Amino acid sequence: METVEPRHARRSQVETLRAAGLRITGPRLAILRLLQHDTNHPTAEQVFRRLRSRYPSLSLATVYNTLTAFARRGLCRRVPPFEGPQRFDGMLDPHHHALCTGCGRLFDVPVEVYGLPPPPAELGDGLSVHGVQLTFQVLCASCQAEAAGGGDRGKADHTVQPTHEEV
Amino acid sequence: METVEPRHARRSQVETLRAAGLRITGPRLAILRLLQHDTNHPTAEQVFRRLRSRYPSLSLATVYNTLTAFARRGLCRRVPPFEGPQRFDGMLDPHHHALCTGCGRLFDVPVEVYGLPPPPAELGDGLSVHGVQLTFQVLCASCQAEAAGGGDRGKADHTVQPTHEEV
DNA sequence: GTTCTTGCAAACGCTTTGCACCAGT
DNA sequence: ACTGGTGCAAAGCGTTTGCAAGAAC
Repeated sequence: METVEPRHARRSQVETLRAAGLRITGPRLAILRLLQHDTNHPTAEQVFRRLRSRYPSLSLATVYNTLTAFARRGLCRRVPPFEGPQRFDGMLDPHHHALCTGCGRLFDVPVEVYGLPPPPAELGDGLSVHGVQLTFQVLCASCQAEAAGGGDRGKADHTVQPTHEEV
Repeated sequence: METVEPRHARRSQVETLRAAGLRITGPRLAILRLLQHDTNHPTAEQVFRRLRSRYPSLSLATVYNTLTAFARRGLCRRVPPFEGPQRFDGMLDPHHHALCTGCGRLFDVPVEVYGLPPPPAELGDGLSVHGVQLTFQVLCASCQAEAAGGGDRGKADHTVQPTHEEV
């Protein structure tokens, strides 16, 4: 999918980097652009692979360094993995995640689909809240079909007890 | 803290293992017991270290294998880490987690403190929900004190955008 | 007796780091 | 000119795996 990017988009990326106090370099622009367009929550390796063709000199270490720098300054989020490598999310608007326990694919869930009550500022014992992460464990359509047809390969952990309760 | 364990507890552990289709062995009983008593969400390494004194022949690989077997059969939960090693939770009743982004400590949050509306069975695109994980990002009392006094060491990622929205 | 588990060591995957060179400011 | 980023290779950490000996069934 060859996305032609409007000029204003690139301009805003430059400004984003500058505002974060980061120098404007090829790798950073490329990675930032990819993160903003890729809704698949890529791993560092996937970012690397997808940029290597256009950017042959790019190194994996630079991808890691850059993603770490971005996460530290709020240009992207780390998505805590239930297993396997860390994944990165360039979508900064509030949203939840849905992880397919069959194939490992990670989906975005808009807050319109499931609204959370505002979290308390304090949880007791002096725990002050500054963020919330909600992840659904799901089975995606294709994995449901596979489970119904082929049968279980027994890879995944036992279905977790939901964290919720009908209160 | 030398917990003397009532006989019925050990008996129920044996039954738990048997019901899960696992053989009753020393390492498994010890690890299961530790998980049920430790509310600190230990890593595999911590489990290993805490059992090694009483169980000198225990190996780290066995701890990993056992924890994996437990998680697969629902005897414990894996807690997805925002960074660092995987952590394990023997508390199976529904509850949330609160991760201190300063020191990495992980706290349990009872559902009485923050109730979640029941999750939809379907999220759209054929995603069928079978679990939910909610994690608060918090600053614990001691890390708040440290931040107020000492100042930021700049270790952690930028405070994440909360996933919620006042809906 | 058969099957599963253990413990050791080695391999593995993911991520970070040290360092010399180069580019952005 | 100075500071910080890049790319490479190597090290690091956390976890899994192959295998022989032993324990549970």
